[in-house]
Amino acid sequence: MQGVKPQPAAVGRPRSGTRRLPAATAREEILDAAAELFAQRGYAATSTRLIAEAVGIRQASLYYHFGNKEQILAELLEATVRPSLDYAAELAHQDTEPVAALHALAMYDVGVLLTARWNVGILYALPEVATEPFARFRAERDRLREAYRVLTAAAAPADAGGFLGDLVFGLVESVIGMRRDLPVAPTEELRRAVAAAVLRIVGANPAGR
Amino acid sequence: MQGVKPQPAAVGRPRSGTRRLPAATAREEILDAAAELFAQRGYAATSTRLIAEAVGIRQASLYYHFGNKEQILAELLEATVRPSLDYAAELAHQDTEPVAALHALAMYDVGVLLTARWNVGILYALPEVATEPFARFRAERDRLREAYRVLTAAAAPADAGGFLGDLVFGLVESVIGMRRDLPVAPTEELRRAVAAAVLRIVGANPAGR
DNA sequence: ATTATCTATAGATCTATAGATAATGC
DNA sequence: ATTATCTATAGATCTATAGATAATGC
Repeated sequence: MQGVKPQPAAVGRPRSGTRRLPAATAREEILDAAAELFAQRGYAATSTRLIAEAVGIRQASLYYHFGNKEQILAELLEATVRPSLDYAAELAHQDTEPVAALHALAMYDVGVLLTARWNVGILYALPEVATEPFARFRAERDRLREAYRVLTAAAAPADAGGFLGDLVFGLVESVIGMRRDLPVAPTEELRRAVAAAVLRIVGANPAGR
Repeated sequence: MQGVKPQPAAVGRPRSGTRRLPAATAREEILDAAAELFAQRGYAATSTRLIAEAVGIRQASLYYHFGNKEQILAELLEATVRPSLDYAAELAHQDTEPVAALHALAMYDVGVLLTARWNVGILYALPEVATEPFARFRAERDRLREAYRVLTAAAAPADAGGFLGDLVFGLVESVIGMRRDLPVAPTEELRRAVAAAVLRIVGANPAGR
């Protein structure tokens, strides 16, 4: 009886399969299974039956927790971008010095992207995300991009075409592809490498280096 | 009769619709329609019926030109990565000085990605590309990545974790996302901005600057 | 005869809804 | 009574194959 998470009382008809994540709610289990499958196989290529099988329930039972398949992806997307967006807001509120803030945001963002249980950043690039049900996510990601732009503009001595902020944003998110394509990326070194590259791109002399 | 491309004689049963690209072969028309739709809506979400409609033929007629849907995507992917791969081979063969070669390759690669008729670079990130029918494309893209690594290693005075080549590759390919998310990217300025950022990332002093 | 299309369709999905059922809670 | 599942299924796809047909080529 020690160390074991208290099982929530099993209200409702029992499942056909065994639980995917015994300590989690059904909702969390569905999101976890969907994250794995969407990131691996894509949204359109992942059927609701496949998600349900991974959870250990029947396909129709998904609809007790989510109105449709799109809602599952929308929730995953929003949950993934929000921590970095919140962190950017915090930095702005603290009035941190631009170069330091840019470095900190890159470190944080890369850390989130690399250590998430599944490589959910891949979902950002799914073509389906351009459609209406994901407008809210796109707006939040746009706000994060804007935070990178503002910090970059404040930190960079010069910016030829005005692309520097977007290039920094692109460099940070490129770790998503590295995590997918490269066998094992050691998180800590990669975080540092990206943050250092960001500072070199903006051409700012990092204070203590 | 002047300036008009000679229409190929219309062998075979006539089409139900009008031609998409009157000057092209049926194969090219199919590839063009598929590129547009795959990049916009994804591979799994694009039905063969939709491609056929865009071409102006019936769904089953696609199978006269391609064995299956996967072959269409495979051909698009390979045709997109090959020019940059060839250019990298040319640079290596010419024994161009590393910093200049890296700059030239980035300029070329970004140009290809930004000026292709459709934003086919998006297809690289489709989850379906991880499956077997696209192994050849993945191998070719890996060779391009390797070219960036080799040039970066030769050009960079220092490379902490050994990630610099991959970061450069990621930065170059990040223009794919910019082309999708940002309204109108002026190609020439963006090419220059990326190539300049690449040189700053590797920390090499560009000769004439 | 050859070519490039067409029509028709088999067989396999896939999403979402309707309504039944097997638990716990009170 | 409430909750969380289950079974069953409607209706809409979707891919790929079989065989017919309408052109040109010889």
